[in-house]
Order: sequence, then structure tokens, then C-alpha cells
Amino acid sequence: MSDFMSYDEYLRDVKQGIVTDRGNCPVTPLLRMLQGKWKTQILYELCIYDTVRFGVLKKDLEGITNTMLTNALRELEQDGFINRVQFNEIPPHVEYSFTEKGKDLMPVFYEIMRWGFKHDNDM
Amino acid sequence: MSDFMSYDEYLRDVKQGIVTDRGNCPVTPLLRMLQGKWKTQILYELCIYDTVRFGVLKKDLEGITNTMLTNALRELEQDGFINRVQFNEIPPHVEYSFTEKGKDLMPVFYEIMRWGFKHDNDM
DNA sequence: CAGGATCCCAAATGATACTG
DNA sequence: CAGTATCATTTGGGATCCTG
Repeated sequence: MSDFMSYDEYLRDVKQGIVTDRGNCPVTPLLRMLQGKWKTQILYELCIYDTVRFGVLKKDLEGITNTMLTNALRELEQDGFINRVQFNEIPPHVEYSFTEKGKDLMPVFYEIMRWGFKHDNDM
Repeated sequence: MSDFMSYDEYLRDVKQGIVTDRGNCPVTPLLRMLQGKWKTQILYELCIYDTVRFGVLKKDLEGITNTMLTNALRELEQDGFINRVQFNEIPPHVEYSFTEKGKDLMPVFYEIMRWGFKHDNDM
């Protein structure tokens, strides 16, 4: 947490071009992992349910197909955002939940909501 | 600023499903506007240069074509993130800069950088 | 200088049917 | 219940050439 620069330091360093010394844009990698029509919606479902089953996601996300939901979940799992736990009971089911890495998206989502709250209605 | 809930209130309300009462995921709209291969990189260029010309973007963003750059800039302009100012001199040029709405992305980008700083090296 | 017009390819999305 | 397999369609990305 405190081992990263403050927001004010960040703004100052951006203006001096310091934060670009890493070579590439530091914003792009995460947003690339969140691209696709369904990923943000899936992650937001996970914000509400601590743990959620495939069928619940399927029902909540209107219009999503099995294929799309499966693909998105696989990629989110591979990128380390979510856990997949399989229960081999009868009937079988699967539960998805955030990893710590996924939970750490919360501050990002919060700032996005703040932005949305401020700008939703002035287009 | 202060007319939006705090981060702690937000976390509590998320858990109670309150923040979803708007119907849809509040994270998706902004991230949809930032999708595409080049938009985040263009916006980050604008974080560094206060104002930047088409040709500079073209040079900095390796591999981008005129078509892609033009399309991305047009969409960013239509979504209200950037201004486009045309100078009809000889030779003519165009300058792009952040709108206030675009500058308000800074806190979002800052949180994304914090996330990246914490998680870049643990995949 | 900063693009517009056209065409082509690859990737993302989606519909449908089937299964451990 | 939670997928997989297959195929069709749509969208995004890009190469190339041209222009006010």
C-alpha cells in the first residue's frame, strides 16, 4: 500500500514523464485483461456474491451463452482474478470467487464508480 | 468529490447489493469506452504531453496506422475525453488535449497503477 | 500534416446441439 | 449442473493508396 507513491506524487511524476520510464503505458495491461463484453459484469457479480455458481451468472447476465461465459471465466481464472472450485456432488456444481489479486480491483472499481457518478449525466 | 460515498461505505454497500440498484454494472460503461488496442495508450500520452499533435502520437505509438489512430481519436473525442483543435496554418496541424472529463480519469489511472505495481510480478 | 477510402484478415461473439 | 464442439456471423484491426 504505502510502498507506492501518493496520488500527488504520481501527478507530479506523470507531468515530468517519470512514470513512463517503464517503457510502456502502465494502464494498458490491466485494462487489456478486463476487455471483452462480459468480464467486468462477471467481476461485478463477484463483488456482490462472495461466491457464485455458473448457473447464477448465466441467469444474471442476460444474453450470455454458455460458450462466452465459460471462455470469460477461464480467462479471468488464468489471469489470477478468480478461483474455481468444483464440487463433485449430485448434482455437481462449481463455485467462483475472487482471489486476493481480484479483490484488489476494488479500489479501481471504486474510482471508476466515482468517475461515473460525476460524468454519467453530462454527455 | 465529497458528494459520493467513501470507499468504506462503498465496500459495505457493495456487500449489501445496494450499488447494483442502478440496474447494470457501474464499472462496465467506462471500461467499454476505453476498449480497443490503442485508446489507453493514447490517453496516457496525453497524461504526459499536456497537448499533443497527431504526428507525435503516430510516432510514439509504434505500429499504429493512420486509420486506427484517427478512429481512436474520433471515438475518444465523441465520448468527451479529449478536445481536438485544428490550426489551419501552413503546414496545418491538429492539437489534442484532455477535457475536464478526461482529466478526471487520473484517479482511476492512479489506482490501476497501484494495482499493477502490486501484482505485476506475481503471475 | 492529418487525415479519408477501400479492401482484407483475424479475433471476438454468438447460435445450436450435445455430454460427463 | 456446468460445461464442450461446431459452425456462422459480426466486429476490430490493419495494409495500402490517395487527398484537402
